[in-house]
Amino acid sequence: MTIPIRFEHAEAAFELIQAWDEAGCNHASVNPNKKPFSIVIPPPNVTGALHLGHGLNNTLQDIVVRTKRMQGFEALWMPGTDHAGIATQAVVERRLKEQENKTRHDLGREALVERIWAWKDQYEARILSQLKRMGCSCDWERTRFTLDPMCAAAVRATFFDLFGKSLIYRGKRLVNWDTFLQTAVSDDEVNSVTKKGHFYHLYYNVIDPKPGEPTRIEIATTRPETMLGDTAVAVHPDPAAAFAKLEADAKTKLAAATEKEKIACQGDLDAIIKRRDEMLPSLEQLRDMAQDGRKVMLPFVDRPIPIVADEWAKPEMGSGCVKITPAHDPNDYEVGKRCSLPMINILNPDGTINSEGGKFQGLTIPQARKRVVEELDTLGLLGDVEDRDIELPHSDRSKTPIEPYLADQWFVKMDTLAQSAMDAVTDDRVKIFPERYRKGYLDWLGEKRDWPVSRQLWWGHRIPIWSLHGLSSDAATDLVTRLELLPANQENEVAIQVETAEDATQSVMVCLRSENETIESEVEAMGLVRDEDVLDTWFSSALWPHSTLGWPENTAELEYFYPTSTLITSRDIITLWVARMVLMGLNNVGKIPFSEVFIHPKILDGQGETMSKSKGNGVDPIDVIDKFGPDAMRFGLARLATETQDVRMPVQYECPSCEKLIDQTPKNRSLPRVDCQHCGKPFSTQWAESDDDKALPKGAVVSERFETARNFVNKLWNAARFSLDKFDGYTSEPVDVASLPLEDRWLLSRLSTVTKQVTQAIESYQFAEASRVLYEFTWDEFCSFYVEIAKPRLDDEAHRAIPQRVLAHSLDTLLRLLHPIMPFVTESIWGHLGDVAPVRGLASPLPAGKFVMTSDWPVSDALHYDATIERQFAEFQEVVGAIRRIRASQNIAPRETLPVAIHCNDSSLQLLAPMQSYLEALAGAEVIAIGPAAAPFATDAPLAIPSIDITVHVDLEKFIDFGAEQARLEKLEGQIVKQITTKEQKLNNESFVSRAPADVVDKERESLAELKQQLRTVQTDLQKLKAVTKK
RNA sequence: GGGCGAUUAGCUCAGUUGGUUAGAGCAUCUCGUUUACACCGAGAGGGUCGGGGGUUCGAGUCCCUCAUCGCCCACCA
Repeated sequence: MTIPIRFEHAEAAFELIQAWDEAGCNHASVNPNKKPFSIVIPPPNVTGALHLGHGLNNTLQDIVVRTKRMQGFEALWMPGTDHAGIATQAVVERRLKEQENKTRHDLGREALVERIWAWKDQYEARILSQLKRMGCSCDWERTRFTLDPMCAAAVRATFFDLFGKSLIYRGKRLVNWDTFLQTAVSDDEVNSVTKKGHFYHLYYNVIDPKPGEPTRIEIATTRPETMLGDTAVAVHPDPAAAFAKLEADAKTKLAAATEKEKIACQGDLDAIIKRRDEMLPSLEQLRDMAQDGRKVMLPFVDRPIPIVADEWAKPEMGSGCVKITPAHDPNDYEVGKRCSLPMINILNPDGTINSEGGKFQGLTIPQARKRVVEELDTLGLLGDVEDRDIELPHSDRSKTPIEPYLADQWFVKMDTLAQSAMDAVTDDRVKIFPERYRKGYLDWLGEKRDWPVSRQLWWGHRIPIWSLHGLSSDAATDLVTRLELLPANQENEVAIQVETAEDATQSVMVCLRSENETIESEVEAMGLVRDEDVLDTWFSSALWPHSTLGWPENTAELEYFYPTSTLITSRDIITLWVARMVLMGLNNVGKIPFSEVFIHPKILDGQGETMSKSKGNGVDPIDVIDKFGPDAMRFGLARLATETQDVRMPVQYECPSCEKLIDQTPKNRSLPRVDCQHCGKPFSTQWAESDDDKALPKGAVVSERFETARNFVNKLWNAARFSLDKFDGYTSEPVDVASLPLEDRWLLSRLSTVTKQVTQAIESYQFAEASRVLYEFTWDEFCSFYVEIAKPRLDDEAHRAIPQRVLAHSLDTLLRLLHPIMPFVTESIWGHLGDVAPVRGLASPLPAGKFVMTSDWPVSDALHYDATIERQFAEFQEVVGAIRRIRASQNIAPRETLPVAIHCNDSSLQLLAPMQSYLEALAGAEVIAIGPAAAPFATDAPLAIPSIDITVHVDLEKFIDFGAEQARLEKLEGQIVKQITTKEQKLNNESFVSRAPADVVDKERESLAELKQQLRTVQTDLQKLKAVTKK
């Protein structure tokens, strides 16, 4: 048999993906004979291709799913993608603008949505192919999309249900308005950006000031143009009390301050007192004016606006007086509600000033700001203008400034829903790992803020509401009656709400449960018009665990696979997604959506920044797979997935010409082309736009972090390749474990321990631990030790049967254990193993299945575990190591045999004697004597082995470098002396001896005695050596 | 401002309830290729575990505090 020296991952993966698929290995269906295990993928956004963060997320899910499948569960991994409303529409709109200089309005709703579907098709295909190439064992037949008919039905049913329960309502609310995309965006899609700006002081004239009253009021603002929408000026209702509180707080802080902080705290206190003395009289006067109902005149629009008293006006800030623009500032909005102020919207949806702005109508915000300031100045109403850094909210999607904007929005009432999701976590029906993430989840839900769910977008689930406004009471009643007579209403498909507006007219709103053109046209025939908005993308994501299983139909799948078993996701969507899935699952199905949530770390780049496409530091998993292979990528990610720490992953370009790596820096990571610093040749990057750049070979973005993993894959491959080469004449007779030689029993014992450890680690989401255990076992024990030891027996035709069977069995077990992490290489080897050893096993050999993927998960065999053998082998390895160290320090040629005498007690002798030939082979030694009676050589160098009671004597005659040996011994002597001193100090400490547990003290005593013995040996031999040297 | 986390070898990270001499991979240095694997093997050097206090017989591990970094939430007229 010829097996290539390297694992050809590309070829193997291509064939295996197909083979698994054809055999239906990924498919899960309702199976009453098996327990279900299910997991839904966090659906990636179709905005773009996956990066390494997704690589990690999906690798971990696949590890769990593959393990559970092997453990005998009917394991379903539900794949799919998310339409990602605003994000996807923004990407497509931006391209439209760049490539065709058109806006979405030029195209129209239908055409734009069509384009987005085309984009979605392209990226969905890309994403699914990425997942497949990573080896994800999703049930591809079930692939869902948050906008497909199945999910749409669930969205409609949910909305209808909530509407019927009055948990959905319409309200005017201040929303974050993206003037570029012309939609509201959620708070989560808004980022603060610091910009240079100004702090303007301006004046409003008091109308008919009484004697003694100020003629004008000073206010300060960073947004002077919003004055057009001002409907009040506010002052604190009790400035004296407010100052008193500030003073008290400052005093408390001062009292608690350290020496270092005292000066600053005293300064703060003084400033407050000074300000109080200056400001209090005028603020109290203003407060009185507010109570008196006095007004000021708003310039330009000539609107008298009241002075109001509200606690929002902090006396310590600005002029102590604040302009109130309820329609364009979140805080002012609250003041407006408290004081029943009018709310005047001064903006058009595109961010220009509307007719409320009088002569400023049509100007953009920056233009309006400039003009307003200029004209205020002309009117003498402008005071100081200070420079100041201003934090401005920006849309995460369009990167343009956000305007607070008053608009009609749909909301989901959160109080009871949120409480249900909190309860699910507090009473442990849903467990979150690591546990510290519970707090964020509970705190966020605890605020119970209503969820604004409408988006002024075209891409998404359109809100299933039809409405007619401005009706008289009679007309509304009539309309409701007609609606109630609809046949669909009898089938519980129609929900009706009537709302009375401020002007006493009525609105009739109808929610339709199912997508049904007949009913819709009937409703529309009555004059009702469908809402233009679509739902927040998280609305459909929130239903993902049950919508993908067919809810609202009570399908067999839903019954069997829901609640899902676990959710594996990233921390930044715990609130946005996880919390909402819990509350929607409880509301719709009446059951939690999953019983466990595992939050995995994030992958950061070499600078510690999160990876993202827009920064250009994202790594395409396919680049990593092409270079290192899918198994290396998966293993590499799994071994980094620890609980506490985010993964910092320095990222490099790989020059396509010379294949050398070039560090990625904030500078070069967004260039369209980069010149290789090694060979000088240019290559293109993901930013390539021009034809010239695109024509260049593309530089993959990779990370050296995967080299270790790639090497590991190769190590396993070669160990298997070698083993299988020794399988001539293999037969599958039963093996009596008890009668096996020590080394075989040792391997089986270790295997039983490793099986236990790996199983436990995976089941508790300790992927790094599982990877580490497997790596160390495979490399250090299976390859370096067992295979090495087994070589002579395997080459001996008379004795090869037993080691062949043990090897076949242990390789088989090892492949199963490694398979969830490294599916391709293990499956390939499994195939080769099946060719030479189709029937394998110890007590009762059985034919192996075709795929390791569908084989049974190994069960740790407690009978194979032998603590004594494992401990003895540790000693054996120490002895080998000791001899190797002296060989290295003496530069003894590998071929040269080193005579040794091993002085040890009887129990060690029992182990070492049968292993003597292996010891000699592994250490390149010849054992002259072994046991309690083994004597030193005439000219001798002892190798005392710390922690075990064995001394290896080496014949000095063989030494070339006496000086090196003397140095080695002196170093060893120093180490031992140091340890002895430490231990003696410890044991001389009365408290230690009397307070520490007895076994700890005993251990210390024993260890001290050994060390002293070793020291004597070393010192004796050092003297001997010196004597020889002198001669 | 509130919360969470981190700080361990040149780099990236492990270190389970406090208990022998703090580990790994990469990088560095030395030696080695008729050897399954040079994507390999053998060995070496490299750490006052961010600073300071405390609890304890004993602290990388627990507590307090300071510093630095990161993330989340809130807010900034």
